[in-house]
Amino acid sequence: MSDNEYLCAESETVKAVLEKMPPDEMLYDLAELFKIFGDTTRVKILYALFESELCVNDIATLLGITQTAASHQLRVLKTNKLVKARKNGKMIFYSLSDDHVTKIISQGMEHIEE
Amino acid sequence: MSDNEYLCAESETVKAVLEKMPPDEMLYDLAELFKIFGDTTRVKILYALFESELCVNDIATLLGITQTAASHQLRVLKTNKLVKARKNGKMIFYSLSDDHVTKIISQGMEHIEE
DNA sequence: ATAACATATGAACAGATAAACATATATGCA
DNA sequence: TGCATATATGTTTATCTGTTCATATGTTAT
Repeated sequence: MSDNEYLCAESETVKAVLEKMPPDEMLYDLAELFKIFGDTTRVKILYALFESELCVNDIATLLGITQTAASHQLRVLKTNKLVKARKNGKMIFYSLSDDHVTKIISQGMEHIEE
Repeated sequence: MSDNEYLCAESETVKAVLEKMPPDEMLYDLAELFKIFGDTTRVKILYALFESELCVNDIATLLGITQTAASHQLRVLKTNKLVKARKNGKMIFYSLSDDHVTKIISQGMEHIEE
């Protein structure tokens, strides 16, 4: 049939799947996105922001972490456009940047609750 | 008003958010779930399985990784109930265990495509 | 029984990463 | 201007994680 180097399955299937695979770069970006949700601190922050915008210190207090830790994670979230920041005097209020975040987390929750 | 240790925001807000937060364990599990999607190899495997069930060697070939690497990641996916395995002689065919996987990935993709 | 194939497992190594600590920037107030 | 507050940044460290290599298990055919 063909000159496969292995024999375990039909090359037709492999070929068909290969054609439908999105480009590597897209899959890489997708993994990077999920990686951001893959940390307890960040998930907690996002979940907290479901309810209302919050300043850094509130987030830190809420989660029982240091201000530094909160700031570092907020930076990650902001860099990846999952949260946006609003400045008000000394304080910076963070909020979810769009409802995709909510949807993704909700979908994940559904999978957990079983 | 109250005896906050910090002064940047109203404790009312923090209190309200705190009450609506899911238990820590649930948020931990949620992060653990997303962590699994947060790896290029695993995302590729899952995406490949969108199309059809595949044996280990096919997956390895498809992604251009070693059989060992594929096996290790499939173990992670199986342990976390994201894929299931079907044995057929020498071969083991893996497939998605439920459509939550598809939904979660699709939701992620939507966020990427912007 | 033995050889070839398909997959799994265990250990070791390298790269990634989250938290902690110290410090810097910036804003508001006396 | 000087001081306290709010947040950010840089660096180091400890931990985690994915891959590789070597090897083991299990299956089929001759």
